Amino acid sequence: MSKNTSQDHTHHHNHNVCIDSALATAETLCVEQGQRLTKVRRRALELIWESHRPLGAYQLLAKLAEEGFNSAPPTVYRALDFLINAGLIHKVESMNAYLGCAHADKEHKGYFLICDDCHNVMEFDYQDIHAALIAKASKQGFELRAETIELTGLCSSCKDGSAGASA
Amino acid sequence: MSKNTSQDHTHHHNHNVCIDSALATAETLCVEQGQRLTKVRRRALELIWESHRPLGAYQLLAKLAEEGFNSAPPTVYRALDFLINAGLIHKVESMNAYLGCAHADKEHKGYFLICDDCHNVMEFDYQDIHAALIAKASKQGFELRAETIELTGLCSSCKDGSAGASA
DNA sequence: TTTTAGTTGTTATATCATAACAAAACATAC
DNA sequence: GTATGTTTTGTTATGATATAACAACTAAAA
Repeated sequence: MSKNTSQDHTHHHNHNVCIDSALATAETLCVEQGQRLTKVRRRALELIWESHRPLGAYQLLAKLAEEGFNSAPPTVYRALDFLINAGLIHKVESMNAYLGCAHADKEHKGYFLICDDCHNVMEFDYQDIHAALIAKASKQGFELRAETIELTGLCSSCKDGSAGASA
Repeated sequence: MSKNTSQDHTHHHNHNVCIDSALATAETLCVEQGQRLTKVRRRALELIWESHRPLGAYQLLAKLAEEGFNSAPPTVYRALDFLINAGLIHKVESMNAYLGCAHADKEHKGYFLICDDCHNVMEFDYQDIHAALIAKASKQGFELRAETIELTGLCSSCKDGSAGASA
């Protein structure tokens, strides 16, 4: 279908490409780092990648349970912890939900644009802003370690009227 | 004691000034807007302002309960909702906790520096970053409405060794 | 004083997350 | 291949955060 760059998370794209590439990256990274991408972890990652909308821990748990996985909370939180530590997903703090990371292979922070209408979330590139934040922090003598940058509003698709809920 | 500008949230300042000025601003704003700063709401605001560390809803609830206020969760969440809507406090999403706003009288977003060590949080000024974010968002056709900007790390006091927990 | 809107009380429950310990699976060395 | 240690998963329980729904009360307006 349409182009599918890392910035193209619109309503109209071949989402299988996102999933496949995320899974391929995950495999590679885990092998490189001697980490085990077990069944639950792998399936959790796939389920999170089923859309560009963040998935809640208990939504994920329900999906895993349907498929016969153990359905107690620790199962899903362990999988989430693993995936976050491996850099394969991000937690969206303002939603208490989890999102596949499209740049797992690059060291980066998650900066997000969150649509209030369709709830799709896309990561955006941020080097200049990141630099400005570091400068601002250090001007106050503050040593920056982590950043939570989550912007909400209306994505272009939703602004144009097509209230949506696609991948 | 020391100076007390809006940027001076170090360990050494006369915190009563912060509280008094926050309360005075709150009174004024509520009157202007025809809002009622009732007893619980007022006391909740004072308790949140007891430090520059964000306060959890249930911590606040406990303090209110000690003082004879009703001790069911809706009490505190209602007060928090009111204070947030009035612009008198912010929610720190990454901590699920609530912080007094030192600029309630100015239309603004909350951009925070959160110390991992002493847990003090200070708001910082952001006009240039805000502008950059708007530009970045609109380049993607995204219409920005709200921003969650929460930076964690080490504040200057804690970096200098004096692990701390003052107001 | 009646009405109305806003606020608070109360009970119940939804939602998000972790502690603690037992059992199983896996990797490695022998 | 079996003993050993490590990692992962199962299980039970509980902690932490937040809201729904409806009743009672209170202040302000008509």
